[in-house]
Amino acid sequence: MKSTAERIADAALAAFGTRGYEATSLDDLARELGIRKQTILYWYPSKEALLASVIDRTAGEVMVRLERAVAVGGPGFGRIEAIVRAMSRLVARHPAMLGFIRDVSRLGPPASTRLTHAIAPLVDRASGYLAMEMDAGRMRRHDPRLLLLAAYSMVTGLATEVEVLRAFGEEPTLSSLVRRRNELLALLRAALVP
Amino acid sequence: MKSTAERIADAALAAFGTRGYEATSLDDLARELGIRKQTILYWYPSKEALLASVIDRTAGEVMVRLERAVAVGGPGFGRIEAIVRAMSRLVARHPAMLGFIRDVSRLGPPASTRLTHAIAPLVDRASGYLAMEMDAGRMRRHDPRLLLLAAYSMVTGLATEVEVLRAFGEEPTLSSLVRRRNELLALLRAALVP
DNA sequence: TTCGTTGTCTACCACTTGGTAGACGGTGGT
DNA sequence: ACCACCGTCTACCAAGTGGTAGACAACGAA
Repeated sequence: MKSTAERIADAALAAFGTRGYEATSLDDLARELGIRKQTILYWYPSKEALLASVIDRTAGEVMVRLERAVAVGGPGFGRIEAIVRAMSRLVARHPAMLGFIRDVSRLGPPASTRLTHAIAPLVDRASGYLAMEMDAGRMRRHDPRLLLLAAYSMVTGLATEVEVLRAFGEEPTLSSLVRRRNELLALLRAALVP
Repeated sequence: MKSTAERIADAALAAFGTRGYEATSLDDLARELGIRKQTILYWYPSKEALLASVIDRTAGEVMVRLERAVAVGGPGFGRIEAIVRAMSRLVARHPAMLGFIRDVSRLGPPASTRLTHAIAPLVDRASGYLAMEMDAGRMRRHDPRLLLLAAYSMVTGLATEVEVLRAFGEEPTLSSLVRRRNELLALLRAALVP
């Protein structure tokens, strides 16, 4: 049985990720949960505190999954494939999470710094790994950080831009997500494997 | 001398694109412009009408620039390069525009449909062109629509995710934008040119 | 001069927002 | 039996929201 605090945080992630933080009122959130707004404010002293908590949970979740993927995937392109697959699974299980990350990054400090500080070490490790692979000639040379950012953008874009997707004649089903993930991998492989 | 209606639309684009539509109040907008909220409501009967107008202007601007880029760029990868450069210039001149497009696509109908309907024909033409190039063997085979979506995501990501960019140790200056554009082109070339 | 138009303004209004104060019913310990 | 704590609730509140009504000045046409 999930605690009330957890149920609130889950609903908040879904709402913030799809409708946005500012566009989500505590009353809306409470109504979805079948409770009163004051119960939310009992567990989280303010809306900002709720946001901070959701950020921490999200960062934690992303970190755990990425760490695992990095450990599993071997050297070379296999590791990148493992990471993309991990992110794809994350999106399938928590569709709102990447949308939430994007929303947070637009809110600016202090919310955004809270998130970036949590993820920064991972980014450093990843770009270090990419640089190493490029030096060893196992990957084509690119700017590691910009490559990472481009990959991140592609993942979030292919995963979350449902409306744009519709404009492109692509329905947001699960099988379509798998297809998009495979296309993304093919694209990355073509760009990176020498 | 710009008309008041135009000044309002310009300020609205900037505000919607950076802070988001729902997070921007008409009072905020009026304060930035040094006018009263009621003057905005004189030119645009409602906030939604203002949004619709900004969408139309944005769609028009994007269409014009892309049409021109498509006409200029020759066959093969040159045309893609022309398009990416056009979008890059667009971002340099109107930094909020891509953020606004992204925000609109999240608002859902009817706002999002208004935008996608305006841009859909361009998408069709572009994916038709890509399919043709692939058939002719001048580009590696990928799903044209997903390739487009990935490219769009990369452009918007590399251009607008300022906070994420900061986390990646990249300051959002103009010269950095040029560098990011070049990296993006290199990545696309590596992925597409056989 | 007078009058209609145009653009901006002040004065409100009903509603929603995040947040406070405190009542109320459990539940477990003594 | 009593009490202290815990979780949820009702009742409010000040500030802000999009929007309406209408005053007021500037201006060109008659």
